Amino acid sequence: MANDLTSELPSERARQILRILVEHYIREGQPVGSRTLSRSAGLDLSPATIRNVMADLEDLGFIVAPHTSAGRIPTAKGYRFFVDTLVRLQPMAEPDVARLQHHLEDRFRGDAKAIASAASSALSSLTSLAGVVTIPRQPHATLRHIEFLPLSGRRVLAILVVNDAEVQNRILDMDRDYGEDELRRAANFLNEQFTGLDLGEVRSRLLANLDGTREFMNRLMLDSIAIADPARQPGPDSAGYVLSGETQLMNFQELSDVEKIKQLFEAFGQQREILTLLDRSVAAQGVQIFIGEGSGYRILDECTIVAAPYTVDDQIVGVLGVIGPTRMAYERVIPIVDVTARLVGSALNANLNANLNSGS
Amino acid sequence: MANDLTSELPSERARQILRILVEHYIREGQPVGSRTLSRSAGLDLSPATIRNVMADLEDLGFIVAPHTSAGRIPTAKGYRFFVDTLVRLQPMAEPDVARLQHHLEDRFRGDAKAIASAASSALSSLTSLAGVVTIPRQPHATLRHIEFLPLSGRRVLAILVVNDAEVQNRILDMDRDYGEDELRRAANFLNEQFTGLDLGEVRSRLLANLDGTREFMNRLMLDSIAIADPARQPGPDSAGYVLSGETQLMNFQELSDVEKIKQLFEAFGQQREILTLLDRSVAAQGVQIFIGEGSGYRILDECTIVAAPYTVDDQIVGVLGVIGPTRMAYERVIPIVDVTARLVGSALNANLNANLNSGS
DNA sequence: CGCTAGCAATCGGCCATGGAGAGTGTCAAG
DNA sequence: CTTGACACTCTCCATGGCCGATTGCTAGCG
Repeated sequence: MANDLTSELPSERARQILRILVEHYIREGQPVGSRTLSRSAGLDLSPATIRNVMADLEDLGFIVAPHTSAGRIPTAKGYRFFVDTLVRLQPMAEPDVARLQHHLEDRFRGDAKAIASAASSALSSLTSLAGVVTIPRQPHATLRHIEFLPLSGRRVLAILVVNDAEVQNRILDMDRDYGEDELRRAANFLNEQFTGLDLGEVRSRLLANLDGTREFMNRLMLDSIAIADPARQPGPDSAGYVLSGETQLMNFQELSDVEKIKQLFEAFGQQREILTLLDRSVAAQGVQIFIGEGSGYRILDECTIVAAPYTVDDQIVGVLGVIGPTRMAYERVIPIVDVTARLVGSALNANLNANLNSGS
Repeated sequence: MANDLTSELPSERARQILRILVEHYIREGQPVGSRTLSRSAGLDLSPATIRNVMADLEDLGFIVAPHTSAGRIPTAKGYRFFVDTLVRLQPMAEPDVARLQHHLEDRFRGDAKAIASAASSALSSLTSLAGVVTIPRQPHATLRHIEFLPLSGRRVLAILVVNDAEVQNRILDMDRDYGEDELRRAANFLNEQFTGLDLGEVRSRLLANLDGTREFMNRLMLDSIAIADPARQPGPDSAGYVLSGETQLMNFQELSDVEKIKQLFEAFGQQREILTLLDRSVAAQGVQIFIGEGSGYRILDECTIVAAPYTVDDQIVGVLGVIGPTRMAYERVIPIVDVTARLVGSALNANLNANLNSGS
């Protein structure tokens, strides 16, 4: 009894023809006919034979003919099968890897957002597609320093330094006036008691000590700690991800319709749909590929997202990848996304360790 | 002797015809013929007469015919004349003004960038064009608080609070190691001596005291003060302006070519050209209008920028406006930009005063 | 002298036509 | 199972005719 794969794709020959067809279509962008395939290297079959095989492939839903007298093009299912079992990946050239690594490590000077934009633009320029990188969330944010400054009208400016060099600040609306002394005492208390601890730890200790500490300061302290909570999104301006090279997408014929481009860009602006899509790739290790209609969003019907999570300390802290037309050079793109995810992870890791050393 | 204007446009009638033609073209987007104009309200002339006048207007370079059997459309010069002397501005409705004002004031909570994005998206939604607002530079940045934290490898994290609630931070590479005590002393020195002073003032005093203070700290202090220097651009991520509603531009027929859209968006990404263009409007008070070819950048040949500077304390701190196709509803857009500039200025002013009160 | 009606001329947009080219499916022969 | 041959289908493109819109010009009118 043959397994499911062979029952779906009867012959090795059919697989080979499908692979060559997809590769050809990705390169040329034109429907591929039987004659073209028969001339292709590796096959020694007449066009008529190939036509028979193509008819089978069409019955199985891997390819379609746009109209009677055109060649065939892959369907979403065809692409899916191609990237899952047929594609022959082309590893990145070693010098390119090294250059990318240096580029990322140079950019990273304490600010997690900086490395995200560096990675995003690197992805874009390497693939000629749009690059997207989510801002890494801090797996364990440790309190480094805290400071309160009074403002007018019961407002307090809280400045929080976490993980050595990440500065966050927010204005807190308080329920009563706080004097400068009070604020200084609160900051001193937090700095003396909690420097070097995880923020979650700080919060739970604050909650536990609710009676022990001066209760009236608790709201202030808890609010200020919450600023750097990885769960809540950072401010509305610094959004969930960094996008680069969107304009590259306008180079593709399949997206040359202004209306499509517009919807795509509006989706980029909304961010929501892209983020939920990227979230799906957090679940799985390694490179994930979302092809067109599978995404669930109409705007992305003709697009593919190649994404991979990146990790610090074996913990996933973000996702990066590229967005492009379904017809993209998968054999080049997949390794690029893969390598970039590893390099971003190790760059973040290196920095984390540097900080730990300095902290001691 | 008649003045230049009448010598250029002999008759009142010709002016009226030009105005109606431009208004009609802006409304409909189609070349306007003599027959259409003769039916238009306010004119009681036969098409033949109008044809004569139109021939004169064409000789003067205000209008052109795309081809023999089409009507006429305004040239850049025609638009120029229209907005300078013919347009009948349509003031914003009072309720809209009030709504805009509240919107802006609500958004402003110490962060100058927040009001810029609020104004930008408001401009975009009011005009259905792309809105652009430069980040206000601080006319007089006063030092509120400063803090140094040591990092690994001779690096120091400097945190600077200016103007009450504006937090800036940067990592400084130093030429030797600094101990935690040294850094604390430096921060204390700056906070005690210079809080409340203008940053420029701080710098000059530091330079003057170069012998008096511990010289070896000077580099650190000067560098940290320079962080908030309005002259240098803020970090590469937070760019010079906030752009909103770019996708609105894709709705216009004259920009329906993907290649044009792409170049336009790339120009937005580069920022440089847009910024130099906006800078020109800093010179003059009030609303400035850059029409197409006058801009000097080919990408903007078919675009118009309507811009106005906004002020705090009678000093220009930024520019805002909209970008759209040359064929835009000037009579509505110009008042909107004008009012928004005033409201942004007064919102910033209100906040400034609130801070001054709290500072005392 | 300015305005107007009429007229011929011009040009883009639209549509039907028709041929070339590319590719398919099928069928019978090897 | 493969292959060559053949009829068929469909897109693409160039052609050409027609319609409608608009113009410039000229002669006539007030």
